[in-house]
Amino acid sequence: MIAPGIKRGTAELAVLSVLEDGPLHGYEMARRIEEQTHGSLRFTLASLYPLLYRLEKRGWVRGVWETSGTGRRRRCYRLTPAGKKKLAPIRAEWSELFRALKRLAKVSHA
Amino acid sequence: MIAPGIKRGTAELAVLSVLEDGPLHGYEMARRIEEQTHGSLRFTLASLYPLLYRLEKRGWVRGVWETSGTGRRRRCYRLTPAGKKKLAPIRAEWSELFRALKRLAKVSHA
DNA sequence: TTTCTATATATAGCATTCCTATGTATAGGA
DNA sequence: TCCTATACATAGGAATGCTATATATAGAAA
Repeated sequence: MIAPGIKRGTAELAVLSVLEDGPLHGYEMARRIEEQTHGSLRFTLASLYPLLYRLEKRGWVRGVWETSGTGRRRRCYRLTPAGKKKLAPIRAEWSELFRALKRLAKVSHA
Repeated sequence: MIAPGIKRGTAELAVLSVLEDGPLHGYEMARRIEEQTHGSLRFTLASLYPLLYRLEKRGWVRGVWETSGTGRRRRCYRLTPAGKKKLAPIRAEWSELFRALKRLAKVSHA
């Protein structure tokens, strides 16, 4: 697990990225982020829900209430066109950070 | 310039890294971080001074007051042996973050 | 000589992001 | 019936970096 101080700011990118492959609800997002990073990146639901509300307020994601066949109520989020457009510049900024830290601090990427 | 939300947590690594090449005072650290990242990473002195106090309290750096020939007083910081030992694991954690975001969010490192 | 810029450190107060702790509620298996 | 997994929600706090402000000296320009 990566320490909280270091992973700060990654949650937004992580959420937008997992939503790129299709709509998801919060609980499942957390599961996929952990799975796809082999446990390196892990977020509590208490972090993700407020983040999703912020992203929805900005118009980058949209959530709709769903009632599954079993009767369980959950909120399904999907990327909006505006959110899709934001992903490229956000990735570019992270790339720039990686390059900067490679030069400055000799952090390897391998 | 990388947005504040994304660069969070990088200041500690940046400071320890520039100090690896020799003792420096705060003002000069800020200048070198900006220079060596070609302006991608830039910190205000109001961020760096409290960070240096924290690092000193942890025993990772040690600062001594200097009075230059011209009479200017400034605090010169150097890495302690403990600080030197911390650099490798911190770099490893950043590397792990890079790998995780490459897999999860397709952030390139080139 | 005065004024402006660069150098240099310090702190108050704030925003953002993520945390732990807690609460609610349903589904399914032991 | 109880435990675990699923699913959402919020209160309260820690950490990090920001703007704004304050102090003070050196050197160049006017």
